Amino acid sequence: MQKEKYGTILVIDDNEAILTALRYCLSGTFQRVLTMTAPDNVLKKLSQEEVSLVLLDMNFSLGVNNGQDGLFWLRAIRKHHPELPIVLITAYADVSLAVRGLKSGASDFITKPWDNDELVRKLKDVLDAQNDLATLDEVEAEHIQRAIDRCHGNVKLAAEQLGITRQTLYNKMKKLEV
Amino acid sequence: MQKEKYGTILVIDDNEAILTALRYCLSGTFQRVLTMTAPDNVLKKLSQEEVSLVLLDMNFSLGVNNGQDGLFWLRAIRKHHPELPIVLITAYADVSLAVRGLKSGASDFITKPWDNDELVRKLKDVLDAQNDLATLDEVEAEHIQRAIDRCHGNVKLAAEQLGITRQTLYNKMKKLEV
DNA sequence: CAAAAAGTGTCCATTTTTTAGACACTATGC
DNA sequence: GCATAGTGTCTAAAAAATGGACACTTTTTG
Repeated sequence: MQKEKYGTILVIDDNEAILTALRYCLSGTFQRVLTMTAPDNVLKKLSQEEVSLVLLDMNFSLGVNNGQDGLFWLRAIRKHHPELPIVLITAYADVSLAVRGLKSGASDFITKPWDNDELVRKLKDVLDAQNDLATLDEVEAEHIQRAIDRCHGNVKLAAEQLGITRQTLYNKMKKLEV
Repeated sequence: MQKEKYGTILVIDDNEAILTALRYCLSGTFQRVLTMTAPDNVLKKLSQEEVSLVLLDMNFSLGVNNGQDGLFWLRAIRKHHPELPIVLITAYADVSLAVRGLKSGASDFITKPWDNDELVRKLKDVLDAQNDLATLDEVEAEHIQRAIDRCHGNVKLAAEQLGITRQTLYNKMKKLEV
């Protein structure tokens, strides 16, 4: 099952001119480019359409440009679609906003004006990066490693925090080669 | 086991004046404030000392201020101490650098000049945030959610990718209320 | 310092979960 | 319309997790 093009992208920006520019710029890379001028109905849209990536502008409330709206919708989308990658885009190169966006689960943070080639490359990177899903055992092993690391090797404490018995943790450590 | 102060912080910055300022600013919050003027021996240092947080400057190569050095050391430290939180600090409010830093696992990104109170608050947040560790069931549930989401509800495929049988996935979904 | 407390590593028997395989049924595609 | 793929549910057998126990070592602390 080879992929030729990068599925459907949903672009949300309140500026029609920007949407037009992005539609043009992205149509070469994505099978479909959906656009919305307001994020209000994005959850409905996402339940109807099969979207593989969202490009979300950060500023919608007129005159309020601190990105609160964008952060709100980012979190709302992620809550219902934790696997859907979301790339943020904003006119204001605000480090603090970028940090909060990424901490809230955004895949990347782009500033306007953007370079078309770079934008496409970054979007491709995001989709390429999310390709393989870890096995349950791998996630388990990783988390166990974390727990033991954090408990400075105290197996009993680690087991408690993991919500399993000490013996089970021994078993898993052996089986998962942690 | 109550914590009164926030353990040991290791500050790495090539500017002695900044180290002095930070030592003063952080000594009220941390039990110990260790400092280094170059990151070259940081891994040795970390194997000798029990550090709970690293504050890492991004620019060390004279005249080269793109943060490559900082990113390199960030990744080097995280590779050997995946549980150790690292906060980046830089004189250049560079969004792209912040994005790469966070993607490489930094806990936060601070720009100079900093506000002492805000710095301390952010460092505390980082340490507070990493306090409670998710149980194995929680991580499992989260990852299962991810898998099913990514497989667009195809249970059989999700189970395969998770490395478990379809029936087990049904069991877990019921038990974990996914 | 020595007693108390906490942690280790390894048993056990019992309960729970996972497994492979099967089943009738329902979408989906060619 | 026939084939393929997925669903939801069921077995019996295999595997893993559980609470409890044990002798022993390390850490804390009065």
